[in-house]
Amino acid sequence: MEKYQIFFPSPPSPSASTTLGGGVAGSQAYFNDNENGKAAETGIQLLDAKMISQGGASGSSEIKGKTKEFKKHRYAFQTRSQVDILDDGYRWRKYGQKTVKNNKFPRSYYKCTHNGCPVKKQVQRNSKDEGVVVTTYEGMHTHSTERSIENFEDILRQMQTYTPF
DNA sequence: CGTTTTTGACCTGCGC
DNA sequence: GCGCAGGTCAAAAACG
Repeated sequence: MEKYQIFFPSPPSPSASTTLGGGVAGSQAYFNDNENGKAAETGIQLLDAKMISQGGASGSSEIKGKTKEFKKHRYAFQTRSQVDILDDGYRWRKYGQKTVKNNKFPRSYYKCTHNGCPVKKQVQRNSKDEGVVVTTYEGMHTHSTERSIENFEDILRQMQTYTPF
């Protein structure tokens, strides 16, 4: 089973610009890739918590006029891999795919299939480097990992330490 | 047969 | 207000 390397960035700075493909430095970790056993390098970028006003997406009018503001922690994984589906131990259901303007590759939207788990994730492939896959996680899992991916949980724990919630 | 993927439509925020 | 860009829904197909 091969492993792919993950480069950790420094703790999120408030002025962290989303420079994809930029120099990421910091600690490192190793992940196991279960699929084809492809070796890949992964850089992690922590996006600072964003204030997102909650609004009803569809016609379901539950919350009207209420400007609920949540601090959503988002962090992006930058993986150098040929496969864009990285098994991180969770089960994801794809619920959308959209092509973004500057990228020739479409962006996929996934959601954790666990009951009541609001974690979303979007996978985007960098058009500049075809081998680079940007996986942006949003939210935090309220349940433990099904699989025994200890490394990943360890890293998640570290990131949760960074983002106050 | 149950679950996931696919895919176009729909909704929303933002800039002009 | 309108149009664009991005995010989500939902129905049907595909998959095991």
